[in-house]
Amino acid sequence: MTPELKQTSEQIISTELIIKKAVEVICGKWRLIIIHLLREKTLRYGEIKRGVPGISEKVLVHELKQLVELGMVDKQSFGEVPPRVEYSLNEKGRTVLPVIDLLREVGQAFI
Amino acid sequence: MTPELKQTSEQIISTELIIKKAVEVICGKWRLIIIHLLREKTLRYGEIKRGVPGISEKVLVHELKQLVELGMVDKQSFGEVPPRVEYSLNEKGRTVLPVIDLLREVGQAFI
DNA sequence: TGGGTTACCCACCAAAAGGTAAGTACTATT
DNA sequence: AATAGTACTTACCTTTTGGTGGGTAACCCA
Repeated sequence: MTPELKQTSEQIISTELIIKKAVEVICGKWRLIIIHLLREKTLRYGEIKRGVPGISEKVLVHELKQLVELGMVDKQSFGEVPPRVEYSLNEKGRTVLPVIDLLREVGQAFI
Repeated sequence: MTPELKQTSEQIISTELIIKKAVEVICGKWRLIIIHLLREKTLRYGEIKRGVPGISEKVLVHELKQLVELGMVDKQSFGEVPPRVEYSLNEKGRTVLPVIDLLREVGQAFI
């Protein structure tokens, strides 16, 4: 255990809170897949949809809305017809990329 | 991006699979809290229950069963009355500890 | 005039996850 | 005889999560 992760009993509650929050942020069937797709470049709604085969539109819209609300993804609508909406992973969203990379390593053993 | 995480389009599908599996393994409202509690020492059922306030017995039993099934936790029953059952995090279970530590860092920003 | 394009919304449904409250088995203790 | 202690099980319920299949607006092009 690294020194800064040592904890007193007083810290345990907040540790639980933080872990629970983090789990909320990264969980869901598609959440990390979407973030991983956005890691390289800004994508339009339709591009994300095609990049995440199997996801329903309802869920995709909902996930994107949540990611924007959480401050992880920036959304830009161009006032065009047909509509053009672009989503990009911002700085806050990028903080979870190491989690994805670590899960890729850890997850291997569970396949 | 570290070199070993560079990926071709052929690898994308398996990457998705691995991420999905990892999410399955670590998600749920209480899963990581339980693992985190078991990080230091073997605990009896009742100790875990008291260590995770708020969890229902049904869910705790179910979670422990799953952790054993996933090969992350070892269970030992002593043939005593009143019963004594001990749970401990094994090597496979310990592979997710770095995920917890990383989530503690990342999660801070989302509180 | 009518279909194509894009990014959604809506009503409804099914499955999974989680919670509640009660009960069980077996023994020791009062 | 009744109670306490331990590690569960069971039936029932609510909430959350995800899926299905339709609809919409606005403009362009044929």
